[in-house]
Amino acid sequence: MSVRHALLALLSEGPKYGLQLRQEFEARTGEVWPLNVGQVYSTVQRLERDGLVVSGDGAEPGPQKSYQITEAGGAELRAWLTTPPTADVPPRDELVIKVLVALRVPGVRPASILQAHRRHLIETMHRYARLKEDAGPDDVGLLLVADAELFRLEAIVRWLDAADARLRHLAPAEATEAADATAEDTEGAAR
Amino acid sequence: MSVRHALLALLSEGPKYGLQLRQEFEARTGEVWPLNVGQVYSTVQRLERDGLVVSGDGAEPGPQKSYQITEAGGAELRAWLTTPPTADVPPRDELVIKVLVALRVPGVRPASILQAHRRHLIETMHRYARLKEDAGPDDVGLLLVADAELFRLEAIVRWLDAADARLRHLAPAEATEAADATAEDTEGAAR
DNA sequence: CGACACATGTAACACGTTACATGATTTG
DNA sequence: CAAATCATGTAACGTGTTACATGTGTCG
Repeated sequence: MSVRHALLALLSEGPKYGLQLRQEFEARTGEVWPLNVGQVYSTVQRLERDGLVVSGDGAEPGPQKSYQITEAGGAELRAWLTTPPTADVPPRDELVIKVLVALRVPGVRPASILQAHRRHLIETMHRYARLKEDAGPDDVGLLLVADAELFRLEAIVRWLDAADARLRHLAPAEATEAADATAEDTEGAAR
Repeated sequence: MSVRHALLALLSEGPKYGLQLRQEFEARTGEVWPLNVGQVYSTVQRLERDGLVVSGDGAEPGPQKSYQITEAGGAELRAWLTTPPTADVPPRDELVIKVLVALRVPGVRPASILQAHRRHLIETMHRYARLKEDAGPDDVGLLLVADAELFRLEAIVRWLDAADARLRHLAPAEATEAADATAEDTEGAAR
């Protein structure tokens, strides 16, 4: 539901039209999270259906169709902003699922999975570190998004190492070499 | 695509039927990630359509309809297990979007958002810490899932603190009190 | 038999993606 | 005018959720 409410937030600053919503969303997030236009249109349609938004009904000149937030929309927005998500069921993590099911898939060594993913994660972290260096200190959107991604990836690497230890403890015969260059690569992620 | 491939992995150990797939998936993940049955049936239907699975065509006695992995399915599974996801576009993070759009929503202080979510995250982390304590040392699924969730939540807390610092640096007038009890609460997440 | 659990399936919806179709406006 | 760009929209599909319908087996 993030896009739905994000559009609501953008509309709370004033009336906007479809493509404009996309542009501003991508600008806010440092062009890291693209938003496809089709989703913008279907989402504002649902917002209008739910009474959180009203549309200037195409009577204006020009092809643009501007949308405006309603009082109910403002209330919904404020509730979303201040209420933490109900963490009753955490999102399924694809990598965790991979490792868990791999434990009993014939002919697959979990250690090789850990290692391959670890390498890839470190590479991606370097990409975002570079992205931060190339960004101006005023580009808050990009900096915050890159921070979030770096922290997230770092957490996954830490989990990989913890999982490697756990699995090694279970089956000492299948020792791995995934948890080696931990210190200098995962320290100082977002400085 | 995690469920699709997870079911493929379960079938690689031998033929299974619908409800059995759900049971085993939930058992593997320590009952933390429920899987609704309807999704199991539609997913295996797509798997069969794509030739990754074949079904004993209901000719067996009893109501159960067993599915079996094909060679193509095995190849697809091995590829999924060893190939890291294409991280071309990272997943949109709802909390990051919240903070970014809140910066320009009239009448909303970003600091209050950070604080509310931080409290909630710490609580949730304590829940998973307790879950780990109550688990036997042999319940690898539950331990690994709880580890992953703890690392993930810890990363979000760290991001909140980094974002708080960034925002304070931007607008020193709107100082916050979100980044206080950092040390003793976020250290030692998964030990 | 009737009640209950087991098992399979479908319908409707939300959200997301890709691709295509169609106007309107600008500009060479 | 013609082409490119802006702008809106729809179709088809995948994934996920909730809810409902239906059949089958067992057991009191």
